[in-house]
Amino acid sequence: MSTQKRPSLVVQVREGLLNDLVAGGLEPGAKLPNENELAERFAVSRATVREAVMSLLEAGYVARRHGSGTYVTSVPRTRHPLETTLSYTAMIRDAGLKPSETVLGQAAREPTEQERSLLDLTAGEQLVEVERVRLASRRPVIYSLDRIPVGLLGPFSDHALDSSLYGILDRVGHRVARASARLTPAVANARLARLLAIKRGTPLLHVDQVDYDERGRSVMLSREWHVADAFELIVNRRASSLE
Amino acid sequence: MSTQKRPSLVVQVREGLLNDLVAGGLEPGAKLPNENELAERFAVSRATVREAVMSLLEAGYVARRHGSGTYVTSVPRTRHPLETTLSYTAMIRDAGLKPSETVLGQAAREPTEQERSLLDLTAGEQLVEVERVRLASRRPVIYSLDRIPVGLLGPFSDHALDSSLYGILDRVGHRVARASARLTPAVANARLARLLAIKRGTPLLHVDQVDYDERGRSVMLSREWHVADAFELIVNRRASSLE
DNA sequence: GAGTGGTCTAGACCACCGT
DNA sequence: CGGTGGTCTAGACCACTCC
Repeated sequence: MSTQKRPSLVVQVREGLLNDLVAGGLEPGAKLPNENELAERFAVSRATVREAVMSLLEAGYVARRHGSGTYVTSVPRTRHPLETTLSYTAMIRDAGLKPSETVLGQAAREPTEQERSLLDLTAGEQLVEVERVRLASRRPVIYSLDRIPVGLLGPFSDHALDSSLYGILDRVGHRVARASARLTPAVANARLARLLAIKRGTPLLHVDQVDYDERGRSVMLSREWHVADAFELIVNRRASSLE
Repeated sequence: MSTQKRPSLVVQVREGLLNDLVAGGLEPGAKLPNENELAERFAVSRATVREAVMSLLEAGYVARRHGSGTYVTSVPRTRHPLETTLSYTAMIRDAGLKPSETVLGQAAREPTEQERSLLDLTAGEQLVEVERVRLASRRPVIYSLDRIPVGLLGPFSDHALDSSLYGILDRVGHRVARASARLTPAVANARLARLLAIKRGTPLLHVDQVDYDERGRSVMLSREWHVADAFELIVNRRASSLE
């Protein structure tokens, strides 16, 4: 029995336009039909067309020129850029590799002062720390340390956290919706070198991250060390719209 | 004589709401008035309110809960995150430091095959390469190599490119609107160590970037090496909306 | 069931581009 | 000048949350 929800008109129009771009072979620089024509073609209002085009605009597929038209850009698309993708599984799969992971350890402990503050922990509340290595086609690519407040895990708090942490957080009503990541370079020390099967001194990308659920509440802290050449970390940047 | 354009109603509403959040002392978790009330208060339509709230949503200031309300999040804001900021000058200033730069060299040369392809260069077209060191309060923090097609520079093609390259591109009608950056870790070799006044082997963050103008045309290639602890590189990540 | 945000419409008028 | 995207409205109805 299918519980499919009808996709919104905006989504339908976007998919239709995307199909034109990809399958329809619209070359970079090509001009899209104007908004009224698109509205007519998809049998929706112009506002709906505009919202669909707006999402293509944000994703970099098209560029609008006031008074002139909407054009296909030549920007190469990244399927899973860092700013709109939380899942490394998706990124690894993108690179044509097979994602997997190994849990190295899991333990409850007292938070540090910083962790208590970042996770809004009440006095005495502990957190669960999970230590993992992510692999891409058997090759170690990320070493990570994740910390989640015990109180958030509910029935999972004494389970082995050996499946997707995002999946578990989702199931306990704290689906991760956004995250703030701080990027710094690092080099592998002896331990990281061993865990990631690389040489000591190999450059690594360190990601220090706070994850927030849909309510804007911090639910997980992560520290990750990425091997450089396994899969690409791409950030699509844009000029600020807020100033 | 002032040529100020009236900010759009959407911007006015957003500024008004932002003011409530910051000056008005709305605590994290606080509930905003509903959309009809806001529409009335700002004397605009609900659609306009929604668009204003949407931009706050994207910036992480508030979270919407269908059927419940719109709430202030506790997400700490980064003023200039990587994904919405192209200017390192702004980031350095954010960190309370004084940005400056030194041009080390500038020369026209033939592009490599890859550069020709990325910049859509016609046969025989040269590019100008600018080698710079950016400083934060006199301390070297970024070494960069930027390449721009000679043909784009127009009257500036034989000038010294010693001011903001983005500013120059803007003046010749190719304002940079977006960029795609690839992040990798690196370590300082002898040359980078000397230029950045650090030790050999110091971890660096390498950014390999293509800049696009508003028409979606690639206008500049950059390779940058960032010293880790000078200012923070923050990426605000979110769950993908496109799948 | 009352209240909230989510979707969508039809139409108006404005601002900018290009010929 | 005609054609395009940019802004904005007033209102309708739907979907979800929470009491």
